[in-house]
Parts: sequence; C-alpha cells; structure tokens
Amino acid sequence: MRNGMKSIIFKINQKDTTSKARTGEIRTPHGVVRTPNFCAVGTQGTVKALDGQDLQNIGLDIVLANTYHLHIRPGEDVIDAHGGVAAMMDWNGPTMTDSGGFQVFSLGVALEQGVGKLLRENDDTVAKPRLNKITEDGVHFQSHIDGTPLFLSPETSIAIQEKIGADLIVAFDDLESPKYDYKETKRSLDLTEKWLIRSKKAHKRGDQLLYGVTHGGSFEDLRIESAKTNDKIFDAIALGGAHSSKENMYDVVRWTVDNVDENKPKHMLGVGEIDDIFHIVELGIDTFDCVIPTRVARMGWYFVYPPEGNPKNRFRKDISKSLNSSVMEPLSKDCQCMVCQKYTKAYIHHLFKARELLGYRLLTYHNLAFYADLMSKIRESIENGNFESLKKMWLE
RNA sequence: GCCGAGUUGGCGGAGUAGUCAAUCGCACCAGACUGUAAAUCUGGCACCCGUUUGGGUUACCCAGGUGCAAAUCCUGGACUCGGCA
Repeated sequence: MRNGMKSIIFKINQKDTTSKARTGEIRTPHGVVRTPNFCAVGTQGTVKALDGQDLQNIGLDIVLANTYHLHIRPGEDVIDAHGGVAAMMDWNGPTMTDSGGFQVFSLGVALEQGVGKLLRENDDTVAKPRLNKITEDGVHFQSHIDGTPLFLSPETSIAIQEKIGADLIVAFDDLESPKYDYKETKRSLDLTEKWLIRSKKAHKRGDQLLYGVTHGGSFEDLRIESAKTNDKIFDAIALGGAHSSKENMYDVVRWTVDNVDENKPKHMLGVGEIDDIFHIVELGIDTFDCVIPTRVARMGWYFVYPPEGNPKNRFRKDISKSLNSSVMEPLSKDCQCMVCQKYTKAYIHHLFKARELLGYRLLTYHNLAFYADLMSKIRESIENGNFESLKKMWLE
C-alpha cells in the first residue's frame, strides 16, 4: 500500500482575474486541503494546547509537524506504530512534515568550511551556537534535549518522514542565513540542490507528496535558478529561507512563482502575519504554515477583525492588559468561533493572570479559528472575484 | 502587668555603620515573537533631570542623638507578635 499509485492530486479551481491568486484543492488520502490555506503548526505532534477534536471543530484542513523534533522524541517507530502522526494525535485530516532542515539552522549552527554562521539579529538570547558540522553528506549535530549526536541527511530525513507518515513532506534543505553574502548563499544553495536530488531519489512512498524547497537568499538570480531547479525535480514547491525583510520576501515569491509551473502547489514555509498572507496569496502561493497564531496565543495575544485589527497593530491585542479585567465582551466583535460565543475578555484575562491552562487553550483556539476563517474568506473572495477588495478592506 | 522578638519599597523578604535608592521572589508596566529548544524571553518598577556614562531630591515606623558617614549604633515613643501571669 505504501508503494501504490500517486494518490495526491492538486487541482486549481478558480483563478483571480487581477492577480495570481487562485483557489484549488490538494486531495490527500486523509482528506482535502482547500487552498489557499493555512497549516496549523504542531511541531511535536501536537498543536500546543489543543487536541485533534479541537482542530476539527476549528475547521482546519491541515496540520504541520516536524521531522527533527519527532525523530528525537517519541521517535518515528512509535509514530509508525500508531499508524502515523495524524492517527497518533487523533487528527482526522491531512498532515505535512517539515524536513528538519530549519532546525539545523535555528538551533544554532556554525558551518564548516567557513561558510558562515547563523543567527538572525537580536536572537542571541535564544541560542548558543553549537558547532555542528555540515558536510556534503549531511548534518552532524547534537540533540537539543540531551546532547546525543545526531545525523540528518536527505536520505535519513525522507526515511523518517515516510515513517511519520504525513501526506505532504518536504525535501531536506540547507538554510542560508540572511547575513550570508552572495558567495556564501550560492554555496548553500548548491548544497541544497544536491540534497534535493537525493531527497527525491530517496522518496519511495507514492501516497505522499514531496515538496522541493527553494533557496537563494535575497538574490534574484539565485532564487530564479533555485525555482527552475526545483521545478524540474518536484511536483510541488515550498519556498524556503529566512527572510530579512517583507519587501524582499515578496520579491522572492515573485521571482520563484514566475519560474515554476503554475499548476504545481506552492507552499510558503514559516509565513506569516496577516498582511503577508494577503500579499503572498496574491502572488500565487497556495499554502502557509506559521507559528504566529499559536505561539502568540500562549503569550496572551489574540487576533481581532477589522476595523479594530489593522496592519499597524498586526491585528492582535494583549488579553493580559489590565484594561480587560472587567470587559464583558468577546475577544473580537465579529468572531463566530466557539471561544467568542462562550467567553468574555474579563474571564480570559483572569485565566492569563492566574496562569490557568484554559487560557492558553482558548486563545490558541481563537487564533487558529481566526486564521482558518481568514483563509476561508480569502478563498471565497477569489471565487467571487473580489479578492482585491477584501485585501483592501483588511490592509487599508 | 512582666519577659522576649520585631517594624525595610504594592506584598513577602534580604541587608545590620560607608561599595544602599537598598539582593531576591511575587505583583505591576512595557517590549519582543514569521518552516516552535518559546504556557517563553528581555527591559522597567521612590521622584525629578539627561540621549548614554550620569546628576539632583526624598527615603528603610516616629522623634531626638552619636559619628566624617546611620536602614544599620544609642535614647524615648508608637504599633505588632510570642511566652508567663
């Protein structure tokens, strides 16, 4: 059954008349992902604070988990024994796994051969760079949990992802730091391209759709080269990298989309904020994943609809502010989610002040419902030919 | 009534002559967060001035005192808490 026919199909339904936005669907053995859509991030096999039933009730189509984290624990064999991540977490729908390439970057890497070392600015509080070796063969590094030596390569990442059993999986890539100069970025891209070919070769399961990953930093010619290479190898394309600015990120999307078969599904890795989603859907991207709605929820932030929400406040507010202490209103006026039907700001404020677990759950639920609803509004607007006006209404 | 202990910033609680505007925790305020080492992290928290180094004022129950110097020592007072009657 694992080597059966390709069972994942992407189909475009409706193209926007004034932009590259389109609606479509990715049909997987576990269900349909209506696009454009947003993947809830469940790195460790759980969307933090929620269970599978919640995800269902929220109306999400797909959840993204992480190869590196799940490999370290509980291990792909345990997941396989459950019948895959989705079954393990009682999520009755499609899933995607990221390859672990990002963790090699985000956990702090100093590259061999002087290729450079990572680190987004202002981020030195997060990670002490670990001297991990990246070789052409793969990446040697240590578990962030107990220091166990680990090795990740295109072959091991794909093998792990096949066992984890998501419907959509991602090729193993090397992440360039935004600080790299052209030469360093080019060297990283060359390595990624070798790894992409090996990832493709290693992938055996026909019931999973393997995404390539584009790189090339902020450089137009490298991005174009990467897009073309990916387009030759893969039936689905993910856009990778750590972007230094929104403007450049949007350029990167343009350069990439222009050089990839429009009929292939395109995923924007790790993005984004509300404005990013509008801008990038408009440029022809079909799916996103981002930690923002879930992480930010645990920090007390909840999303609000326009006009209260706008690009300036990034459509979010902080429930822990004392001005919420006796507000007998839902989080966001026009929100139809379960949380907004049942609970007041005053109550959720209290939950956060008391650090009660329910607070994290309610804001996570609301934020994901907000994102799911936004995506649904975007799809509907594309179908109805008024994406542009929806975008204006939100962003202006 | 007698004996003993104590009174420090919103709270708890260090400090017991100079390096103290006062450790630390909580609370509070502000900020950060884009393929999750994140229910996390950073900063502020007497008042005033300065963009920074910094400067000034008022402060450790109250009132006096000693001393170059006091939250820290002495005297008196107020209040609190134990033990004995």
